[in-house]
Amino acid sequence: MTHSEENYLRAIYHLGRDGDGYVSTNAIADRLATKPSSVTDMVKKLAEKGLLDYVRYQGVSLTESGENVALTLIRKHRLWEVFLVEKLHFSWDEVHEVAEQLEHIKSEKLIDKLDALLQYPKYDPHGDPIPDKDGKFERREKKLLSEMNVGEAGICVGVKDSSATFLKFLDRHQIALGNNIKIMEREEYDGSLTLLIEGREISISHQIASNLYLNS
Amino acid sequence: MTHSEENYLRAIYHLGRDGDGYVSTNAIADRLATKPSSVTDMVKKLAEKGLLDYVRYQGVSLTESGENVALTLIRKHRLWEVFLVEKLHFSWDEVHEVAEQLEHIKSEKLIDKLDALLQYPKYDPHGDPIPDKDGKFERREKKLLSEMNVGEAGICVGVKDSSATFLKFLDRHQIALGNNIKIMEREEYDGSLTLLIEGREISISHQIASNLYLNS
DNA sequence: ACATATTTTTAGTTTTGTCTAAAAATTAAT
DNA sequence: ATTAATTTTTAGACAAAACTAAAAATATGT
Ligand SMILES: [Mn+2]
Ligand SMILES: [Mn+2]
Ligand SMILES: [Mn+2]
Ligand SMILES: [Mn+2]
Repeated sequence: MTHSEENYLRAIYHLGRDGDGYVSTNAIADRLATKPSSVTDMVKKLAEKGLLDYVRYQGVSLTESGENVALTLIRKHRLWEVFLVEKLHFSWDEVHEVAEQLEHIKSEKLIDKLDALLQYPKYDPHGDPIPDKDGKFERREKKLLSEMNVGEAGICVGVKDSSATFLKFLDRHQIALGNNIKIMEREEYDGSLTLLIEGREISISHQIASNLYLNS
Repeated sequence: MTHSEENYLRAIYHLGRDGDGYVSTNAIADRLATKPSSVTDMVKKLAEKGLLDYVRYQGVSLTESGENVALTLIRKHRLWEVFLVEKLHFSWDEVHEVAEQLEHIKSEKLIDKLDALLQYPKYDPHGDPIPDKDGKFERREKKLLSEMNVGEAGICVGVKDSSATFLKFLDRHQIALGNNIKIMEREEYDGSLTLLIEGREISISHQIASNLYLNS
């Protein structure tokens, strides 16, 4: 399994999550910043290896073994992100890039030991669940802040957009996972919200609210 | 800098250490388990990039910038080996293989933080020195056990052969870095030695003795 | 339904790193 | 000093992963 093959499988897994299962060539190309023609080539190879089902002009969907590879990669990625934050004191906006490299290291023992060192974390620094050795993970109940009503409250458990820009914005405004958030007001004109976060009152745009998850 | 380029530079650095500086095509090919023709190609490319000097039919030697790349790679390799042993409780015979992968991760911050987490170690699990950020490292005085005289003693500070087979042999015979070793007898017939290691008396072959370093 | 637009695939290159087989240079032996 | 052996380089090929440009299939709009 090459780095590139692994990256394709991970991309397809993520794209399949919020679609009907079949993923298009163009969607994969966009996600991986490559050309559709390159995707066609790679997808043929992965189908050949039994990692995905491919129907010409239609799209691909992971087989069970393809999904296993993807989940293992995601497990490694997220464990490394936890390591970088917890043990090396990286900030949550810096870890993704490095984890993209570390996730490809091949050593089952390494991951098991890392998991133990970190005391078997269930979530990564962005609130995303970490699959266990069998690819199983908690599918935590959560909803977008933008879809909640005035008066409701909850704990911030994840971000939808985990780009460095957005994460740094949250840092600047002292919004972090684990914070208690209550919706005080909704401005009908632009959908912006006034929140009470850990005692502080703060106003955020609809854009921000639609990228924050609270538990439910 | 690709993984492959880095591996060539590291190999050339190590081969240059115990030679006169110029390293032959065949020696590199042996070390990297490739063919001489492949080495010629790669060596031309590295010369092009100013990382080594190459004279046809003669050999190569690293330039200063090539040596810097090699030393950075060695620094990363050895720091990861310390991490694997100290933090993840790998045994010293298991770390090399994984470190060969980890050494290629590109992130200066990662290495600095790792260095700090490990409290700036000066030696790796096999007793080899770890270069600092500027490529400087302590060149510790040491000598092969096989070249010492009866009656002399010292502390075991390194191994010459760091193959898993040899390291496991040392484990089985409870010989470890830091042990106090005194030479009690030398058998003239085969050069084997009787040692006093941390109170225990043990006999080892010449082969073993010529792969153990004591301080001096 | 038919023309147009979009998506996807094919065909043909490129780059990187490897290989084999053969030629050239260097080194060793008689 | 030739000849023979070894080392090193060249020439040509291949697999992986990407690209561009053009063709084919599918989807859309009137
Ligand atoms: Mn990530
Ligand atoms: Mn994450
Ligand atoms: Mn090593
Ligand atoms: Mn080592």
